[in-house]
Amino acid sequence: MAKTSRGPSMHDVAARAGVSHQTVSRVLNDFPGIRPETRARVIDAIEELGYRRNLAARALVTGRTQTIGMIGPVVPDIGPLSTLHAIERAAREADLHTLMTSAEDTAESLGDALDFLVGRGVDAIAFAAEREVMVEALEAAGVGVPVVYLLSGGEVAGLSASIDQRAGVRQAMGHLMGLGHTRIQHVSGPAEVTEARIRREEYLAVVGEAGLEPFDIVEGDWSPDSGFAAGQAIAADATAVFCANDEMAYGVLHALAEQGRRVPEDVSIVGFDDHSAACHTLPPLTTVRQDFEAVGRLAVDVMVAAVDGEAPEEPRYVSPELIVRESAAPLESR
Amino acid sequence: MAKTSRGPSMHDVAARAGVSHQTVSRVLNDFPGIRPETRARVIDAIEELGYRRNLAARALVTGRTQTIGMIGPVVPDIGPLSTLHAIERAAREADLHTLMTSAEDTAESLGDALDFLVGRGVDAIAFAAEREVMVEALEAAGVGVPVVYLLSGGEVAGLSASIDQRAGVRQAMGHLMGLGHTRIQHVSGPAEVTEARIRREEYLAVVGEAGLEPFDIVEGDWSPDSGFAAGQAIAADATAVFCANDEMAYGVLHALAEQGRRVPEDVSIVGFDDHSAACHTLPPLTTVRQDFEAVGRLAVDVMVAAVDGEAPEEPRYVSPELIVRESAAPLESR
DNA sequence: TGATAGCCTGGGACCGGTCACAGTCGCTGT
DNA sequence: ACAGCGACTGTGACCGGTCCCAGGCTATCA
Repeated sequence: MAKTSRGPSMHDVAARAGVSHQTVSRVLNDFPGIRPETRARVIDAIEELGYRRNLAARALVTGRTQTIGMIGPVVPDIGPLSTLHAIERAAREADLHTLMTSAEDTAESLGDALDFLVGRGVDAIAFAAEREVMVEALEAAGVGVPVVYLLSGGEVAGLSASIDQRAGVRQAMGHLMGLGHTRIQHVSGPAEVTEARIRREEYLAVVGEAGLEPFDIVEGDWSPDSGFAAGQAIAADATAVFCANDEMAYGVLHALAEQGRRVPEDVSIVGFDDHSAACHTLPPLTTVRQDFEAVGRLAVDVMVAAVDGEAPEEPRYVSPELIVRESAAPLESR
Repeated sequence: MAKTSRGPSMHDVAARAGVSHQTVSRVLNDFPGIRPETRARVIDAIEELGYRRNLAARALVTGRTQTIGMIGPVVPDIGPLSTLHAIERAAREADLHTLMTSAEDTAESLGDALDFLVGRGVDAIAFAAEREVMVEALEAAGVGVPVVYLLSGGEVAGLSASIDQRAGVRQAMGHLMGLGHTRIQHVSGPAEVTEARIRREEYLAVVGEAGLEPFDIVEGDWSPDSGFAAGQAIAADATAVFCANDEMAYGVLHALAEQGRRVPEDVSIVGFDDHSAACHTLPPLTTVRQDFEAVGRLAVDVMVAAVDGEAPEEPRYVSPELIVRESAAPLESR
């Protein structure tokens, strides 16, 4: 790539305004004790020249960047993406900037991402790690700045901000059981993904505690397509399905319809996420809402605190909320 | 925020390896003509110290950053987000890094975003501008680096990379007309959004050319909810609906079902996007696929070319593709 | 044996800001 | 009239890299 033509520098502005570069700096940083007239001259010069401060130079000398780094997954799942996007906005509120990069599920790719972020001098990092192995890899890499884990369910060492997954599962399962269901099957996310594992574990815990009938867990990959495949494997005697996310629930709905099983008359379904289309499926999907926006804000709070040295090591949670619609109905004797 | 503790610098590495900082720099940049033994010593020193190059310092002197900036919308729509994410990946392939920020629909917010990006010395900017007014605002701001517009449909001055919206609309409408429909209503996106405007214009053009029956256009905001509202306003004598995106189509499907109108027997529906859940609606949605991944790659190509000075000013398009499923059927006499 | 070339390495200026410090100026008090 | 003080502004070092250029060393050849 060619060299970017350099814009005007602080010295150019200073020359045009007939002051020193230091005075320009003071104006830029809102220092008190500048004669209004001088300030005006400087501002005019900035305007005329279209001057923009070079943040690289600034970061070089100050050693801090007011920037937080974000590492996202390579696949554009709406969940992680929304969370990252929410962080971006929360950061802006706090006058921080964000640097986004993505990493594959390899230590090497993660290393690249970290080099980039740390080399840029980010003050903290938000890591949307789907797979637990990546958390370990990051741990091993030993970066010098605070890292907040986003999708861990709070069940890893270190800083985290996430939805209380287990509570969400209990809301979903509790709703189904409250409707009289005892034969509840689970469509889970990929086994190696932390969130999927936690939801699955909690499902099993509830099944065990309540003495429900055990079913094989069907595993998908979060996509509607995998949900469709899972839907074809739903046991004939299951009366309810708890899906680990809404998008798989869409596929399950489709597969069930093809089998001629009616929802919710024959089978009740509960999803997870409250995806934007969840209220417009046929029938509208009962689900557990995850407030990604809140997680983003929480993550920024945690990062700011950590950078200031007050790092609360206990996990920080956002509570999920059950959204009752029409895809789950009371069990009727059939 | 506290000052980040400074890590080891190139001089520290040089001292430890018993060479000059210059030699360290050469090793880092893969310069030829370093004795293997020397190189090994330097690499060891880097390893031992956990040294990471300070990119701010590097950017300061080189004047280029190998980084492209991205400006996204504040609302996390899957379309723009996917495109931006695709750029991030395409950029990584090309050994570029990405700096993401978002801007609201105000000149001030855009100015902040630009200050950040340009101040960081990005070599080019990808702008996911939903609203045309923002394109003008950016034009007016006059940044010194190439800007590629993503969601413009290629119909703005300057560089762009986008889906050929008009072709997509003609595919959708052509499909419907081929099935015998002449009473086709349109559910559009927000009027001030470029893509929505283009799809709407092209819809009207097709209607005019083919001499179809005119219907009022119902406007939504891309969301399933707005699609639901739009669905309630579908004319009783319309036999087909062309929705400007899939998510609104979900809502329309829902609304139509509530009215007791069957899809596709009574009303045919075509969407736009090929959203991940589109193949699992009831019935599965016929739609126009947008390949965001390809747009991302294209955008990076355009940016690299522009930075190298070969800026092809004509718009670059990715062709959409009609995906035929079951929500649109031949018009039967009723 | 000494000059020349080629390989490898080091020295110093510089990028564009911020920081610490040192002026300059006008006004007051005695 | 002059020291003293506060308000305002300027000077130069420095952050951590890269670039240009100069130098030391070994190998080759006259």
